[in-house]
Amino acid sequence: MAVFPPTGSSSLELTISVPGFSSYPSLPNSSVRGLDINQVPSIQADQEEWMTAGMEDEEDSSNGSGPPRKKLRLTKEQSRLLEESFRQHHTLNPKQKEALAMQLKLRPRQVEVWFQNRRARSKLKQTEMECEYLKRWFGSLTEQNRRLQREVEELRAMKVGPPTVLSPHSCEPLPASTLTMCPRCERVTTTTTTLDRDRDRDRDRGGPTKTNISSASATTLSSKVATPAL
DNA sequence: AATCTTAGTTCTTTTACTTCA
DNA sequence: GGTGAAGTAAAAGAACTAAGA
Repeated sequence: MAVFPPTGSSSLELTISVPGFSSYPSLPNSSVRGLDINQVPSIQADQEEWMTAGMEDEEDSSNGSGPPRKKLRLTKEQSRLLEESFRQHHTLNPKQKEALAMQLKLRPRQVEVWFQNRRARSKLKQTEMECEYLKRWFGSLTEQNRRLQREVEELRAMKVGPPTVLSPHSCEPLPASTLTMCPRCERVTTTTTTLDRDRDRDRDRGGPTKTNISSASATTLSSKVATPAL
């Protein structure tokens, strides 16, 4: 039986590379290639100028007819603070946005956009992880299916009486008639009598139904994906 | 109607790589 | 062969837009 990996954590803590790591402020009229990569630019001077430039196009970016939008790169420190804030809450209320913008010397709109993009990146990362997990799960199920088919072939080859199947509930032998092979899809299915069903239902009352299980699996998938250990 | 979020897109900057003198 | 400038494709991410709640 395919088993989900143990649910170690219920929340996804994603590690995204900090975008500010490789970012320097845009230096007007200068080539990046001309810079010594080991030389950290003077934050005070360069960034001040760059920051003001970033703040200046506030009016420009709002109307479509202005000059082409200028793009800024957030500094390491700004990115760090934004990440830190994002860890605490993934959305900001207007007050928080205002305060953070003030602290970072950015426009509230920029903070807002950063959070939007950050949420999107986070979601993308999660989707990728889920995809990876489902791929592994699919592989596991395929392998399991192969094994079971081999088993069926072996049983067929034996051409002996129907196998004795033990009930998972009572460990008692089940009637042979409860195991049938679907002629169309060649899958082994269990067909229990009404009497058996009633007995099992009474015994298992309170247990999860098939539907419950699958819906629970679906809803907790994202948390299970956090530990893909297939 | 205003505000916020998401999804999708545009566009600029950065980086890595290649070519050529 | 080593080196630096120039060109380019791809990646990253800031900013924008439209639609929906």
